[in-house]
Amino acid sequence: MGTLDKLHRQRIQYSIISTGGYFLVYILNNKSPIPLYAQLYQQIRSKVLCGKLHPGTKMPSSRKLSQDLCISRNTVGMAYDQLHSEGFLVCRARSGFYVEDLDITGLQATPNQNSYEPMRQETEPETIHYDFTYGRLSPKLFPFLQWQRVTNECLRSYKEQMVNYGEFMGERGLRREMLKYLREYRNIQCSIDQLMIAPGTQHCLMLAGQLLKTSTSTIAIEDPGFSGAYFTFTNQGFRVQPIPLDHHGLKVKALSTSNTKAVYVTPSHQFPTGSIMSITRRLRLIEWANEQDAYIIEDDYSSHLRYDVKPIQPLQALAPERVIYISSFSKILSPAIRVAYMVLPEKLARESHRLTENSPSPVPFLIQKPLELFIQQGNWESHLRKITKYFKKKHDTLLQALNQEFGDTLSISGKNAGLHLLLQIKWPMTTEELVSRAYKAGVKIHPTGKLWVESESSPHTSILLGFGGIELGDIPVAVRLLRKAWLD
Amino acid sequence: MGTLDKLHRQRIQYSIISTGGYFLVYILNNKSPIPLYAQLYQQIRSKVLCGKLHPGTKMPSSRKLSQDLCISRNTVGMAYDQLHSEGFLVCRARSGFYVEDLDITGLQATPNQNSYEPMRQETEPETIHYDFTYGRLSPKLFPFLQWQRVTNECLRSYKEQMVNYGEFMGERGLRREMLKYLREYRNIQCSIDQLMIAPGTQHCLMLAGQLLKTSTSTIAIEDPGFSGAYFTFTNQGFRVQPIPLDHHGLKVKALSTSNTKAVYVTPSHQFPTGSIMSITRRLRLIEWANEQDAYIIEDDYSSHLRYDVKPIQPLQALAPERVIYISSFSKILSPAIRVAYMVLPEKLARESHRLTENSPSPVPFLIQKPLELFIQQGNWESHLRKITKYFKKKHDTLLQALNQEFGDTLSISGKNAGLHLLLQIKWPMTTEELVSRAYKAGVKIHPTGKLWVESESSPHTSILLGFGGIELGDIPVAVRLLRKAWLD
DNA sequence: GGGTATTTGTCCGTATGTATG
DNA sequence: TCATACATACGGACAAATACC
Repeated sequence: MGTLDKLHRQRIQYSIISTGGYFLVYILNNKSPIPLYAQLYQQIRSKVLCGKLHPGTKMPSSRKLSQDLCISRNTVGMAYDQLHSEGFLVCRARSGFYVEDLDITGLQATPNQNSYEPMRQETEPETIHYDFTYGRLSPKLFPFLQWQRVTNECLRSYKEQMVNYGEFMGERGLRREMLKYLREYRNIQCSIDQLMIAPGTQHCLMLAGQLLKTSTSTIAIEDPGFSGAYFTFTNQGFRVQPIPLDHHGLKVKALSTSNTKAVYVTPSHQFPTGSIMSITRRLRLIEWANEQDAYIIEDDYSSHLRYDVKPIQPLQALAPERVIYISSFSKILSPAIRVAYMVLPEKLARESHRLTENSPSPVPFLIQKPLELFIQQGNWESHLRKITKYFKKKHDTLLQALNQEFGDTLSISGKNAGLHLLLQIKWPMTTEELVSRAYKAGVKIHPTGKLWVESESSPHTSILLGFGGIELGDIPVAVRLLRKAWLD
Repeated sequence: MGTLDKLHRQRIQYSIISTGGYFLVYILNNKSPIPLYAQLYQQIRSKVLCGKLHPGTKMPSSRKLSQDLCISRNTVGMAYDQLHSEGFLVCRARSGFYVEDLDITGLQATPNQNSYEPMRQETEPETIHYDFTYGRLSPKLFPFLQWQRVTNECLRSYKEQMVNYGEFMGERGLRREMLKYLREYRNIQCSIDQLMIAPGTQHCLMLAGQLLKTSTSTIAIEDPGFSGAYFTFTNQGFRVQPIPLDHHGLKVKALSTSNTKAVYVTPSHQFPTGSIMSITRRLRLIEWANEQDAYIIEDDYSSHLRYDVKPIQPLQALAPERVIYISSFSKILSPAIRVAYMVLPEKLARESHRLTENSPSPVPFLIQKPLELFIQQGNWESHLRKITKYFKKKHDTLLQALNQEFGDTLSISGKNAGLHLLLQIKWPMTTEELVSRAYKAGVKIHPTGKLWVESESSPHTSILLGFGGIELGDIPVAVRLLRKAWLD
């Protein structure tokens, strides 16, 4: 019994303690990021769990153990306290701590033997990847520091709400902040009861589907379009009616001949063609909705990312009673925080309250409140400005690089807005080959095959280039690699 | 002595401290430009000067006061130091601080000149609320510190994943950790592809519904039972078939005569009656499922919270191919982080991959990864033990208090497990009156009206008492208040 | 068996390092 | 850089339990 050795230089202490006939070894390390009391706690716990410390054995007194381990009595006390509060030890006042009689049969040999292993063995790609996948965002653009600050503030100052079910449609405070933003930046007027927070665009679509189920069994979508909408609606049992596009957006005429009471559109920057719905087309779409008593689901996914002129007003601002407006923070802040939102016409809002009042909001408070603080403290506005500027640069650089490398062997659509461009390849090559050739050259791109539903095969092969995730400086190199992979 | 109320929203803490026979109120405001230690210093000083703190009285120790005021010990120490250096307090080494014997007779009644005045007169609740609402959790039980640590680690070390869409069924790392836990503690064996992360139990139920849609149009549920299941299934278009219970759980016989291929049950602690499904009943239920080629949806919401004997194995462990197992972190960690999970039979797992591969997981990475680290570093196990022990104490205290105050004027069901008890009131009084009387007395309870679906009106009025949110020490007082409100 | 010395958990103020703004 | 606030770690003081005379 006693200190075997003290390696003061490394400040590691090995100690052998005899307790109940056994010799037990404790290893404490001053330099470790894990506090001493936690190290001791973990080691005692694992010894109890694997049976090296039998039920009923008396633990050494805090004085004795502290002396043997060359640490403070209170430090031992902290470890004992925690073990006590978790039921590993029982305490007889002024007598000592004893190992609790707990049933460890059934537990595996060494569950969790104080393994603190950061072990981040991410599989690194061998070749440098330039990633044009759509939906990605450059890690440089996420405000890690601010987000850490607001998250910590949330954990510090809203403890009561951290342990309760929140509001059904989303935290009121967050919705208030978003209302201000929507009014100022997107010209959307609505009451707080019309605004709903959800964990993603698809979730919004699903809710929209539930609300429309009573009034229609068919939903029209853009063709080509966002496949997520297609799958969500078909999964809900809707018949999905694809409507063709031209470069002004959805062909409202074709919509009129179909017999449907709801349509899903992406007017601010059509996905994937990138066309921006013209004003006249917008007005005609609204006219159609009014005539048919139908609803328009407006997915404003790339919000006001417009690089040449000022953004057009959303449909919602023109016809608030006809439009279910959907947008999200995925594309501009991060897809990993999972916050989207929808603005409902008053009539549907009332219906949605009935639907959701029985289930809590699926968006964690620990995301909603930090986001509220983030907006409230002005971080969102500055982030938005910064990112718009940066995306414009990337957009311009990509466009220039494509023109330089490819000239008019391909045509580009979807300019001046959003987060992607669509390439029409003018030489004969399948999508698969384009993608796999690019991949071999170290460039990842997103095939658009899944996006077409039933339109006639487009005259040229299309490739979607998302520029949210690639670094600005990498763009010229990546485009050059593409040309080499495809044309050389 | 103790914290009266913490209005975290305004970040103002009112605390009443008893010292030397007086009750003293300290009001601290986090947001004030005046630092915490200065606010405390000013308030103590003014209390000394106006004689509310007599010479010679022992001040509360820095530990005690810091705990009551929910601030750091050092902050209290700083205030004491300043008061010491200015001669208001004397310090007996290793004993405590005492009020100095000053001559204050010359001082007039303007002692409050620099006492801190809360700027906002927030409406104080007149009555103290003791909250028996079901699903609440005491803020003391959430591991704020550890959660902050793992969240910060996530933001520091996983930047790449913070800006990307994650895996469809949930982060692989988290699922791996949970698999280990499920195997060791719940005897559930499954592959990682059978485990799915979702933002809540209801979300799991919805997914289960989607998977079962092809094989059945009716789902049986317990009556009385969890209303969320009822609403979720009916919203999806299922016909919902209520099945009566006895004190062994669901009546499998009644299930056999109904014509359904799916049943939703809460065998570990039936909601709301609290009955624990017996082993024989479990086996018969599985037999039924095998015969009918049906599925059992097992909601193991209160996991292994069992206070008398060892928890029974879940149904999933007995018939992995027949059971959709659902559980969550809501009840034991926090309902605000929104993480639930389900284990699917292999056949349904394959189907679910097809369903979900087109939409990203609705659970934020910033929740999933911290949770993974939390489990990996052993915090989950600690938390589980601590909380089980604490809940047992609360359960025992509540039971004893109820027996003492009410004797046999009410009967109690649902003992020895879970997070609630169900009271059967034997005197004539409606639920509404019981709830409103309790509310007037400052006790909030949860009416169970919504839980019955169509069973014959139960002989007695029922009241559900959830004890997750109420503080242990408040239980006897709250129960006494209930008796006074109901019987006096 | 009753007093006393010792051991025990517990409580006390304090010093140091660190994160935050 | 500096003030604030906090977690960690420390050794001394104390009273209850225990062991020993």
